[in-house]
Amino acid sequence: MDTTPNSLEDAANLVKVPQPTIERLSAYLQCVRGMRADGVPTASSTEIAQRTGINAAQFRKDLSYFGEFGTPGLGYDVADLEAHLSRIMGLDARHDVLLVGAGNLGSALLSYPGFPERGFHIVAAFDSEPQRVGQVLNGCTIYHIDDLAKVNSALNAQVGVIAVPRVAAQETVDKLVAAGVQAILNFAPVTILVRPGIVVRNVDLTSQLEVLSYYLSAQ
Amino acid sequence: MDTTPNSLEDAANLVKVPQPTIERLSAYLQCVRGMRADGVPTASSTEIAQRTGINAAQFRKDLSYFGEFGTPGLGYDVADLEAHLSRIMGLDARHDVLLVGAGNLGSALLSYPGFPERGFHIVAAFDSEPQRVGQVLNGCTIYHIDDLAKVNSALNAQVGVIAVPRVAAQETVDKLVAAGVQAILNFAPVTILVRPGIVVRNVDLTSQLEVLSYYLSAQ
DNA sequence: CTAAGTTTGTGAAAAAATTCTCGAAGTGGG
DNA sequence: CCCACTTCGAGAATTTTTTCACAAACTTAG
Repeated sequence: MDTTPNSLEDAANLVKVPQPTIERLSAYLQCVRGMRADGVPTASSTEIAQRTGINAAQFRKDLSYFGEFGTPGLGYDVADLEAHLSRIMGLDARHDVLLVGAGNLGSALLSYPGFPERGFHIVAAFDSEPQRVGQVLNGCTIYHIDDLAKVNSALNAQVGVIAVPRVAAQETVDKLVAAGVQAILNFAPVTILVRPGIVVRNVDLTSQLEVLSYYLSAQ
Repeated sequence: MDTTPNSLEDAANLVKVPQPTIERLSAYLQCVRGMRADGVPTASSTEIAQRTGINAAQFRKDLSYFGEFGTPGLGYDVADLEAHLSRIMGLDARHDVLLVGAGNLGSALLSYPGFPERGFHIVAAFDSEPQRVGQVLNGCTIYHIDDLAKVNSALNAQVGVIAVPRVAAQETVDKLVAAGVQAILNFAPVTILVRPGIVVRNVDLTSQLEVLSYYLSAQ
């Protein structure tokens, strides 16, 4: 059934995977997790399309970059598909995360249950405010930002989350990269610069509202 | 100089504006605000491209959907461009926002300075937990979720933000729409369904980390 | 005023992404 | 075992988006 000729990594490297595909994989995974929780044993691409709002052909094409996971006439085994998607996304291993900025947003992220639920563990937090340093929030110690590299030499986290004010964002990026972080999720509303090889995703909360505003005013 | 034949709205409706363009407009606006704050009087498309990391031709093409805002040989007047972009995005008017869910994330959004800074004002918050109802957070009263429609009949907010647990997301959507909300920013990690005409943007924080994870494991 | 140097705005070309279509493969009932 | 039915996987066609390339427009210096 699974006629994948080689490993998933080979398949992914052979042909280029569109960026939009990667973002949708996460949506498929969310959908499939829900189906498994509901006790659904198998699903066709059409059913997954209905649940996610994504075209069924798109779903099959997206999967085809990584191998063959379905059975003609039957569909996809939900548990099997979940395992494959997790593996493709690199979610079969635990991810340790550093958080920089323990203000309102940072604190909220520290107690956000969705992160540990899906395998992302904030193992240390950092701030520049002396009165926050030393506090323990949700089981996580807040260190001074200057100790970032030292603390991470023991932890070896690969992912950093930036929840600092705009003006501090770029220097925070540089410190995270110096501490060995390979991937950064940036909530500060600025374009940040990194050397090639470092992966960055920007989430500007206000920008999301601005896009809504556009569609409101354009009816 | 501004040889726009008709109004901005006409231009935007005549030719279809790509969705990615709308998201970039917000980035241009952010960039131009920064330049004006720095006292930069004019900017060429090349300078804006460098600051945003977006191709210069892309910038000019994006603007061309809405009119002509530059001067050949000189570039763009920064203040002028900021005003035009604000108008295009519908940001020349204040936006009132309803927040549903006053937990960790909701509370953080209530005190997030970036929203009011850019014209988005959370005018009421809602929660289902009795002990939270009646509290005032950051000058904003928390009402019971069942009073949503009643409260908004006075406020008439058009934008809703969902910061409730996954299972409560869809019913929250329905209540917001019933209360007259036209646009929704959803932080709950589920696909929500709305009738045509309602604009939705989903921000799944964990999904962002999952995408980073993919690129980490793919080197 | 002229000429050299910029930079815009846009049609055309190229690239990327999505959707269509259908042969092949599997299921399940009789 | 066979046949009607379902669904996948993937090449081809289509649509969307990005990038190129250049004429037209404006600036500035002399």
